[in-house]
Amino acid sequence: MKKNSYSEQGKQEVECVNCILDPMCQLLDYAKGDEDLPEGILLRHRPVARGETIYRYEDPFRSVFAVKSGSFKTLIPGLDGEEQVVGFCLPGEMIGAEGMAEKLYPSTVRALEASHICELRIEQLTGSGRPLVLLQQRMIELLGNEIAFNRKLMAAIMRQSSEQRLAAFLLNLSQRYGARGYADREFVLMMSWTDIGSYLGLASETVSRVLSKFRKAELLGLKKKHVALLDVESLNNLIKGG
Amino acid sequence: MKKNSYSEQGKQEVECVNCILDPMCQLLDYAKGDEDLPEGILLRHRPVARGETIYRYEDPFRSVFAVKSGSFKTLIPGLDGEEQVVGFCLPGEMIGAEGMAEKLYPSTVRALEASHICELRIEQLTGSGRPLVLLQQRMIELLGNEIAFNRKLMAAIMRQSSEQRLAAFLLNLSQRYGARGYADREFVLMMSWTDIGSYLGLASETVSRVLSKFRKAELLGLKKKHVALLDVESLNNLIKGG
DNA sequence: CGCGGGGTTGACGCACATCAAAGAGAGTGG
DNA sequence: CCACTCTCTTTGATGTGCGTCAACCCCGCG
Repeated sequence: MKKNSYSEQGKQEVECVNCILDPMCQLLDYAKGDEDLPEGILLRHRPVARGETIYRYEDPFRSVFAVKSGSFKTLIPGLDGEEQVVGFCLPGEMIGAEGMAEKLYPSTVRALEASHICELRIEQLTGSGRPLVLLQQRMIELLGNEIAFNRKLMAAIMRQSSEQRLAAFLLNLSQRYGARGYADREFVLMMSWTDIGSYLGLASETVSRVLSKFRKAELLGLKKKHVALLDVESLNNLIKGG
Repeated sequence: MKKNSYSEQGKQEVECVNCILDPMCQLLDYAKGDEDLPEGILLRHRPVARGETIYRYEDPFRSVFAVKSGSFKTLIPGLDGEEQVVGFCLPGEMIGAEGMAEKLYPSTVRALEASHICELRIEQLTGSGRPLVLLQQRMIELLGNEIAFNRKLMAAIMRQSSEQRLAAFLLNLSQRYGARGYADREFVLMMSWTDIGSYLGLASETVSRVLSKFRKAELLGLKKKHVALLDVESLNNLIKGG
């Protein structure tokens, strides 16, 4: 499989076959013209500018999105009013499905760079045709995965030192890039250190210090925002050796 | 609505009307005999002993459960081998849906006290009848809610001081008890301080100290494991006041 | 009765937040 | 094209919240 080099990241679109919504797209293509299926619910390739907001906290739910290229951050208004980063979305991943429950989006999603998304309009998934059932099943799986994923990452992060958090974070990104057909040892951190800090519960200064330390220890290469994981073994040991 | 006193907590079953799986139960009752619906998928009122495990990490997925009475903790094996608490389940709440995706349970669930559960066997939700569609929709909503809930709580907990974490934790429990028709100012913390600490990322000694501090400040009454929230206002201010 | 798990309380040290100041780009306007 | 600003990053100095260790108490259970 062709790997996109990190220098193309954000331009090179994820292959459909590597997109998490692909099974849904295929279902929809296949079921085109089915009487139970409303028309025009799948919109491909909408471009999104850097800093643009896909939806805001408490906007009415309309669609689920897939990231085709670029990256996003998910924010919720913290209890003290400040916005807080609760997740990042990479190419091939899904955005917005948590809003389906309450018909309101529970978070804000903002582009970290110029990006592309696919939009799946499913305000009301109320038909009863077979394609819809399969679509729903797929959705259930995706949501279940999301929960399990969040739990793991949170548990990993909560008790750990700053170094362990950063290591876990980087390895997590690596794994996700790899899963979608991108290079898994070299990528660009499009988010600011402050965003990472907010996500991991660290000060941005700490993020900077730890990354520098990793670089000096030659665990990773770091030029501006380009990272190269040099010693995945050691990073893994860092985490395990709690 | 009748409120169960905290002294009965763990014995008094949650009213079905307050159970999160009730919509599903009703659907299943209603659809009884439907040709698309397998028989015997709903098992009511299984008792569970204190310390008993409902399912283990990586067990094959079979069922989704509702807590009818009592309480549970959700664990995942930490990266260092130690088990880590990632959640608690109260009466009326759902257990195990995250396993649906991968057909494996991603966590272990253990009873904190003698409890009762309802079991919903849905190993394969593959029919296409109308009841199944509604069931699936309901499931999607529940999962979406779970994600939003986890994100909020985690975001609240991550950046906060030990006092803020405990306050957020207690208020969260209060809210959840209230939502299910239980008293929301008095309840019993069936889990150990160590469990709470594991969940919140604190040492058990810190949990003890902070709770004592709250008691001295008359924010709450605390006798053994019985808590009474005396000054919800101040607890809320604690959280908001960054 | 003795044992063991859980809770309380105190002393100590370190990891990380906070404050501060300066550099490095990226975008903007003259 | 250069000066200006603004945001992000880096690095150092300082303080403190909470983890860790240790001793002791309480209570339930065999």
